[in-house]
Amino acid sequence: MELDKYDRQILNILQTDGRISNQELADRIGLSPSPCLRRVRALEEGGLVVGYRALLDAKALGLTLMALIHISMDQHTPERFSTFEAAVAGIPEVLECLLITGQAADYQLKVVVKDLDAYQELLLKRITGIAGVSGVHTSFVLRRVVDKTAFPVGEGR
Amino acid sequence: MELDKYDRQILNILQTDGRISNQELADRIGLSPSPCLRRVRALEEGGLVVGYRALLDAKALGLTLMALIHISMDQHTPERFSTFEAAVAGIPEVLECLLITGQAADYQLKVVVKDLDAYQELLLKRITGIAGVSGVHTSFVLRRVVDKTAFPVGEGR
DNA sequence: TCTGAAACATGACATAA
DNA sequence: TTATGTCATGTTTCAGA
Repeated sequence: MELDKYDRQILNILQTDGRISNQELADRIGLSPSPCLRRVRALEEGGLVVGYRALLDAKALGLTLMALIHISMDQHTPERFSTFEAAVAGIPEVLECLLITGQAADYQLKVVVKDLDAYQELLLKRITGIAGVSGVHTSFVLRRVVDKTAFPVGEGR
Repeated sequence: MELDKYDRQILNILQTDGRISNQELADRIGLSPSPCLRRVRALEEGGLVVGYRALLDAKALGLTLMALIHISMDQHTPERFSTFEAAVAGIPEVLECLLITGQAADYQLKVVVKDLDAYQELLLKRITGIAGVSGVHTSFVLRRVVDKTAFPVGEGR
């Protein structure tokens, strides 16, 4: 899919303000509303725009503890992996699960909980018990220096 | 800030569909539009809702490589940290920068780039050169098993 | 690009818990 | 008193010309 200057501007603006009205969006990119909306629809249907989300403040929700959990598996079989993946996908506190290389670990999870007690309970009751999990190492997040959802989209301007 | 049943429903729906109309939102939580909109505004002004974002598809944008970069600093002085943080905050490819404990590293960066060449260039030209960076270790992301922006907004807390 | 119908946002106000 | 529902008004969306 080819993106021109307008498409890139649209994507950059929507990554910043997902609730902007089509009229204002059209104004800001210097196009009239109709073609602007057509482009937005095309970007959505083309799969470039996956969806629109409200972002919440973790602290305001009482979720003050974020941790990275590095997990290694005993065997590298498809069954082990799919069991593990299905299990973590069902845990609301797990925001991210990445299959990674370059470390002792196989997976990195990112989790949020309200405090250390909740963390311990999550780890012991929901994670270490998953079949195949052999090693677990936790890093606590002291501060989120950068936390963006916006991917870099070319020149757009 | 106290959240009742309606507030939690609103947050959960907005975390899934950030562009839902107020009328449909009101329908889905079983309230009429006015009080529903008042609650949304209160949640926004109370800082619970940080903003609304369109989420894009990294692959569709040609950003096929995601990596975690673990970084250790030579000295743990405030100057080192603020220099580093200001530098990474200005790099569009850096989606996340976490100050962490529990590892050899001090920071974990999450970056997206189009390929290995772009990765190498990012690392050598923009990251290893920052004052104070003494150790760098890269983990490549093979697959994103779970990737959510939604925090758990549960019943009891 | 323009236009008009339908859907929507939003505030005033009356009302019920 | 606090939160809700109803209604009226202006705005936005969006398809067809």
